[in-house]
Amino acid sequence: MITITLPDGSAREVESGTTPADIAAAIGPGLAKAALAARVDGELVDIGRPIEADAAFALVTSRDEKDALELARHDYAHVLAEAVQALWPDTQITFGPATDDGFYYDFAPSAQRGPFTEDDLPVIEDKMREIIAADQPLVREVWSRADLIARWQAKGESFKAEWAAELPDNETLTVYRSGTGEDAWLDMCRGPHLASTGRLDPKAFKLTKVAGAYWRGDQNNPQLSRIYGTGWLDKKQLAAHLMRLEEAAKRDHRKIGQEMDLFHLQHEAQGSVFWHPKGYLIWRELEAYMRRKLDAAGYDEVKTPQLMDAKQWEQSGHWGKYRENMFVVPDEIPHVPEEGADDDTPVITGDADMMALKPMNCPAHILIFKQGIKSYRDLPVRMAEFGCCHRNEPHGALHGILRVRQFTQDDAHIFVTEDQLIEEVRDFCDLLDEVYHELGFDSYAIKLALRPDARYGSDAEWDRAEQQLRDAVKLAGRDTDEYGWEELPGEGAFYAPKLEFHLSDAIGRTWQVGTIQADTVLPERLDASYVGEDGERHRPVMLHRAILGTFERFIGILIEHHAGRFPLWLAPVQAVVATIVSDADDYADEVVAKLKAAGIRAEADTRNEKINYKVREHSLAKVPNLLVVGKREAEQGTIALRRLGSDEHQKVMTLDEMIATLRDEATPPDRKGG
RNA sequence: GCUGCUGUAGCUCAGUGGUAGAGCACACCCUUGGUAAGGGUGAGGCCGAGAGUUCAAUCCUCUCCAGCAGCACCA
Repeated sequence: MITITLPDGSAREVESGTTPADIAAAIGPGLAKAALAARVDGELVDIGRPIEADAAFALVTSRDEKDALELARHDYAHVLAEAVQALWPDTQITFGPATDDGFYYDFAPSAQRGPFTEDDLPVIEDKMREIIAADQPLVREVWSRADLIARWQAKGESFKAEWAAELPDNETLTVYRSGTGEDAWLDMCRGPHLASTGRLDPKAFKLTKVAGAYWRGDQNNPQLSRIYGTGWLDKKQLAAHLMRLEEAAKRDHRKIGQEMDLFHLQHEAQGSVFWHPKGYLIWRELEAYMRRKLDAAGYDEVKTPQLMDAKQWEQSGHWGKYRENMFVVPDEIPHVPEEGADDDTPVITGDADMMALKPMNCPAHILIFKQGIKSYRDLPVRMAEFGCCHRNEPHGALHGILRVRQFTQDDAHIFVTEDQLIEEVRDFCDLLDEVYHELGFDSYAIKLALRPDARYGSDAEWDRAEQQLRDAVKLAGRDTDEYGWEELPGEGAFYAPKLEFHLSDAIGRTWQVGTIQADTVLPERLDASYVGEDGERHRPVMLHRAILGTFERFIGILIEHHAGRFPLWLAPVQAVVATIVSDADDYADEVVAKLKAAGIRAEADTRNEKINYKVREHSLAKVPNLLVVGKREAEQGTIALRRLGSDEHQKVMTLDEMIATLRDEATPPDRKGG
């Protein structure tokens, strides 16, 4: 007999080998039906898995939504793989986990079959529903490594065989059998799974897309064909999820950017943004705001060259570790043939020295730091630049204005002594926190990206830098779950570990924006030094840091976060004065002039259109304030204020009242109050 | 860069092996209308680029370019 302890603290004596299903049945038939799996000493296990020793025990039902979803999604992936092999037996299976909203499975289709396409999805879905309807039992079996490898090799499953051979020795190798008899379908899987395929809701999943994905996530490995699905406990959850996707699509910054005439992209300058007047207004407001914040925090702003000689990049190390991301330009006057002449001299010979567009601002900032001799009394030096950088990103990486090849960072480098480092990082964390909150973001996560394989600097330097960043976050009190604190091995920059700040937007997606990196490598490579109290030269540590990250990405996130309905201080057009009759046109112009004089961005709409039409159009254009003027208003010197998204009826008020209201709201957050 | 899909008017999208259509937007005319689309007329397209198959290609095939979704990479 063994003792199991239930969540309420009560204990039960049961036979060794009793399964969670047995225990559920003993408690009651309702629970037996509802039980999906169990937690034994915290570990999620199959409902049919025998318990062999004393343990803390809890049944998992659909009320334990997180566990239940995880189980269901894992099962959907399993059923997907079975369906695909039923349809195309030559397809090799690899693996398929649950994701945040569903599941995927990676396949290696036969050469004849080729990768899956979207047209295959409905066919596969039908087969999946058949498997669910057949309510096949899913049974866990423990296999020996040799048997497992032999089985996969016999089936021609080379990926599975490779995987089975490489699983660690201490791992119990398990297989799940779907169905019974000779034609049962097997997959190697850690589990757990639901008791049978019939536990899945055939109406609560949907295959969503196909994509290529590398075997084991490595670009050098063969590419597999991945099928994605979304899976839920019931069809209501699925419908809600599809609704959320639609919502997200409506917020897409590319769509809103076009609708609101903020910017455009075109292939002659792919990856670089054409900012239209309205989009650039947002940029200018944001930049002015950041400049005020940095001024107040003791930063000095600089501006550095766009092009520098390759030798400089060699010395900084970018040429060695970052060159494939750089735009390289020959330092040579291009050849221009005489008009009409038969001249096949190439435009560029390529023999000249190379220059490169800067991918980062850091080397140039060190070069400024190195001008003159710095004393320890000068530190910390906080050097800021709204620096425009170019990075030669792979084409497939480009995405709207969130991932571009030309971007402007709210960059700064802080040169500190070892003693100043931790507090300086702490202060940065505080500044960043303030900025995010003022810009309307309530939550963000902090990650520590540790040393990558391709790096400069000694292990001792990396040890110290990583530990200092850890300590600083702790000092700032942000190494907690609230901030999603975690460490990411191998994700650091080639010269330094970095703290990454990931913003959560209004619909829960996250974006890396801010960063701070503690770098001893570049000061060394570029020979930056200061004279210490002892009269000797010392190396400063260089903190690379950004809060917004880049204006391009940050504005993209702002657009999606606010769905285009910016807070008034950032809204490109803050008010439109719309006339009802043309007799009010002069008055409308007068109102606009007064608004502009009060610093409010306003336009008049005196077109020959009905007021209904104007209201609709400006509402769709997300203009925050519509000031309606007709004969009445023109005579009385008032306006009728209609606020976007407000349920209140319009309010008629005098010009002065209206200006007082708007001016207050249009004040940037750092200028409000005290 | 890799896999799949897509590319027709400024935008959103129909369509056909015999060189094109809608709605919105735009221009002009009528209308001066009180809170989410008033009416009429008109202009606008090398059907992404190149090659091939064909009597004939926007449509079929191939190559390239770009966009989209992933992957890999990343602010």
